[in-house]
Amino acid sequence: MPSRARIPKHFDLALLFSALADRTRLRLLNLMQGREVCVCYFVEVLGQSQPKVSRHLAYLRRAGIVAARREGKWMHYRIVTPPNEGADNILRETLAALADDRLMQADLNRFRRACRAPQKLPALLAAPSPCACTC
Amino acid sequence: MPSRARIPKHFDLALLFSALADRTRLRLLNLMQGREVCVCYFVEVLGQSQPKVSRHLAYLRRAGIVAARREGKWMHYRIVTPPNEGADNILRETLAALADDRLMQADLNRFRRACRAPQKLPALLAAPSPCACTC
DNA sequence: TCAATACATCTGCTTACGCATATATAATTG
DNA sequence: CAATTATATATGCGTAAGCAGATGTATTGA
Repeated sequence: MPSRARIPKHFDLALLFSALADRTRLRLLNLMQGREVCVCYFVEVLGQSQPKVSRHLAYLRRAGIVAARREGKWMHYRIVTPPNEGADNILRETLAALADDRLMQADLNRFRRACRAPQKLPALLAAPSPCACTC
Repeated sequence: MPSRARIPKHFDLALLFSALADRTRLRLLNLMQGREVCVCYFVEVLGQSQPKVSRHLAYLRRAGIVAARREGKWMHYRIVTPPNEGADNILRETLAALADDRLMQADLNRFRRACRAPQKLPALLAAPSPCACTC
């Protein structure tokens, strides 16, 4: 990973908004609110294909909104704070708005259910402690 | 296909972000902060073609972010408040972030200069009181 | 080896742009 | 006053670029 020097004063807001301008990516971000989430859980909760989820996560990562951490076979994603204050505020308001959305709340319910009973979902059987989640 | 009985407060955040995910549109929005602006001023200040500016304004209008008012031959655009509280907060933070951007500040300087001396810009000679601006 | 994830590639769709033209209003002219 | 012209803005159209979806394959680690 190239030690990306921190973006100085200029932050491409249009790029940030491009990253946010997709319902799937908003759902991913919503699930990451306050916790780190494993890709396999995204796939399970959203019911989307793994490549699709992976590409959207890569998109968010390129936009500097999320970061990834490897743990063996699994990749865990989490939200990171943008270096730019304005972008940080926008992201914070966005996450707050998502929390008010019914569909997003439904996603969270499915996520919590999966966390509580991973043994019911074959794809999650081997995953490490479901996630570093607080569910 | 959830036939959800009522989602009155639902607002398509992805659509809002799509509208914001373009540098030209962000520049247009920035110029409209606190005032109504005539299309001819956008063209002059941004140095972009009139059809291009017009299209981006139409995009913002379809997204419910701006509204237009006709005054004779001229069209004035202004920012409107989204009906959704979350969207409103996001838009507010976005405008605040734009105000901190150097390029955006340069645009505003050019705009104020044009407002003070429209006689120097042929395209603005006949325009109605430059704009309902406070420059 | 297997399994989770990343990546390459193809197709279809959406969008932005430039160019030309259409529309709407105002001003001018006969 | 009707008709023409001029001006400001909007829109159709063709092209190019980029993203989404699907599928197959490569890489990585237990």
